Amino acid sequence: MNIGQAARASGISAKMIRHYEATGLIPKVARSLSGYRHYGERDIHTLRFIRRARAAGFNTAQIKKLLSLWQDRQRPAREVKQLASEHLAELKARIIELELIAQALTQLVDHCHGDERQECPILDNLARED
Amino acid sequence: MNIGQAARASGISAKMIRHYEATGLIPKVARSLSGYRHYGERDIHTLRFIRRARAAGFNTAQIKKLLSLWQDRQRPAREVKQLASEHLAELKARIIELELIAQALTQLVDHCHGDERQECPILDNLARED
DNA sequence: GCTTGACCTTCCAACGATGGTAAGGTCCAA
DNA sequence: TTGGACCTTACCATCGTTGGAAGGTCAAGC
Repeated sequence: MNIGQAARASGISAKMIRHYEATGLIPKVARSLSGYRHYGERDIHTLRFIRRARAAGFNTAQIKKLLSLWQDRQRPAREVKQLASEHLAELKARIIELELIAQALTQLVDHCHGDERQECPILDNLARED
Repeated sequence: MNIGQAARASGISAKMIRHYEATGLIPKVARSLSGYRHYGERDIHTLRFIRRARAAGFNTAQIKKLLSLWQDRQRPAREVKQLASEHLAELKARIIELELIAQALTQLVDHCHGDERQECPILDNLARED
């Protein structure tokens, strides 16, 4: 499998596959005589793992840990759970932060009549003098 | 007022004030003979406006529009409301996206016993074969 | 054999917002 | 005059991803 096929099979762009290799998230794969990268089923499996972890919001460093935990048969579930829990806590904190912003903004938007007049609570609030 | 004082008064770092000037978000301010930037009350007011807009999650392009709407006495509230509504819609979409991720992750974390055993639904899910 | 087009390679740059650091000039008070 | 706080510009880094440029490879069709 060339990198294009691996990209289609894994859902990760060829660009990113090269990037993951360059940054050490995945090992360097075998090459053909002309330098083309070759991928096997195991590589695709790993790439899919990465795609799902990214979709779950894990960053590269976390994915690196997840990968090594995945490949370590001896790992205790505890470690994985802790990593995921930390990520989940960050996610929840982020959600709350965004919700607070959205709440305040909703308030302002609701109070803005939004017609041709010039008075606007949204701008007034951003420009307030306190 | 020098840039340091302006930074303290506005809550925006000197670094970012220079950056905003370089990228055209704020106009170039007057300089002393030796090249020091000088800020007046109006400038501080503008910087505070920007800080609040950033805190509300608006990006630079949106803030640029907000600033020009703020400075245009003739602007209809409609335009401001539309801009804010679009941003709010993006915020809400983002929140939902994160909530879906958090929900799925919570599910997995809850089902992982997290002890010394090796079986782990979290890794199993990321590595699933479908 | 040659052309064409799809594919691959590496390298370099950009996004957006912010932080850091380095090398140097300025201001003010002791 | 010296020291320290402040300012200047310029460059590099982050994070994940995308884009482009310049060039090599492969396979099919003529």
